[in-house]
Amino acid sequence: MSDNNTEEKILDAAINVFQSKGMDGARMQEIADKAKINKSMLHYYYRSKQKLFEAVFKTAISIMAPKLREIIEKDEPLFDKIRNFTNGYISLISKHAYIPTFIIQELNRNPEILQDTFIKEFGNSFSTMKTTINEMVENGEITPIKPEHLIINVIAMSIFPFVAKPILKSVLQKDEKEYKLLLEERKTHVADFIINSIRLK
Amino acid sequence: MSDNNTEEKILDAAINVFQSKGMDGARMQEIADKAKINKSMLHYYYRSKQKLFEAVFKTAISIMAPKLREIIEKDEPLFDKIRNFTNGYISLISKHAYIPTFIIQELNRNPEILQDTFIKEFGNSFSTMKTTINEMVENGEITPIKPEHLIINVIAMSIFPFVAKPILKSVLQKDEKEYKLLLEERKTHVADFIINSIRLK
DNA sequence: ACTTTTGTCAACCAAACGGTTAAACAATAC
DNA sequence: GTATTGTTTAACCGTTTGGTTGACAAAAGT
Repeated sequence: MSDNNTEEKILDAAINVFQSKGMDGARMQEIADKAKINKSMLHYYYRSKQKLFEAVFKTAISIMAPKLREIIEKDEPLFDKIRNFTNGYISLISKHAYIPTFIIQELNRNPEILQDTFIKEFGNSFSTMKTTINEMVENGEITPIKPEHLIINVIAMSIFPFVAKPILKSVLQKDEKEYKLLLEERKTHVADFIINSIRLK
Repeated sequence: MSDNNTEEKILDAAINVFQSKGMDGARMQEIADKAKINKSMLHYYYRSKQKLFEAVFKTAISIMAPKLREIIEKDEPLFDKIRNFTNGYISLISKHAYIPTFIIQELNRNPEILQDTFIKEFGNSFSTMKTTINEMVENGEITPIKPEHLIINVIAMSIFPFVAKPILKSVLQKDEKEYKLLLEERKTHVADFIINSIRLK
């Protein structure tokens, strides 16, 4: 995975184990084995399981958050923004399939973790977007909708198929290949579906 | 919680602990404490942690699945079906807030668990719905859409707000009360949003 | 009446866990 | 060439974990 830098090898292995098994299911020994180093090294570089977990969690956030903010803050028409979000985010998550479930799982286990981080990360990004949407509604450019619901809908339709993959695969009776194709289609479908709902015809 | 029937008290406590902490995070001692019985009783009635977990998992499925099938299989117009689903399912989940995250978490941990169960539970329910939607598209009653995407969209917008509650609360800057209100609104909003997208105007 | 079955509990157990230690080893500085 | 510093390892430690045991009592069966 990486070179012979021990600290990096540890973090790589920890990302692997923590993101697939969660804080409670992860074992320090397994991380050490995957990194091919002595278990003591984990504590030498990261002091405790909790600290190592926090490092992993932060990398997960740092992968997901910038793109989210970039898309939200970029000054472009709402419909373009929606298209960029669904396309960009579904692409990003496809490369990091474990992250959404990992973040959701750990945030449900301990909701306080990132309360502050998230608010200061997205606080006013959301406010400006909220007023934009409200203005468009008032100007009669889109159908009346609460900004909150529109945002939830966009995020839900983009991310949920990754989080609920095992269930949806069963319900829809798709194999791995077919399901991947479905996700690929959603990069454009989700935006089309949303815009079709809110635009005036 | 329940009467003095030990086996029931155990299951109640196990549901409580497993659904909030997951298989890995749950402790047999905590379940025993919550049930106010000796830890040995857990093994006397359920043999092992794994078996007890499976009992809990099955109750979770048995709460969620019947309503899902009922709505899918009921013979009524598609738009009514969508309205019944979003309204009925969001109401149901509101009463069992931990279940969706629990099922998703555990199914990601071990995707094989319910592969068969789900297919035989929803297999042909989905097939008939699929043909219904395709027919409506062909008859020009709704906008062209793949049944798979429509179904994913309905489920995603209904369930995701429960699964991602901590994140969405932060991003949208809502307190508990405001978020509950948002969920309440979604009982009708989600159906309106979907129907607005697929109906011809 | 007494024997068997079922239910309950405190005490116990081996294994696995996160974490520590002390000494060996390697790299750089003096 | 030796002291110093940072890095790595095997062995170890205390605690927690899921699970077991054996004693005992309350029913149930005969």
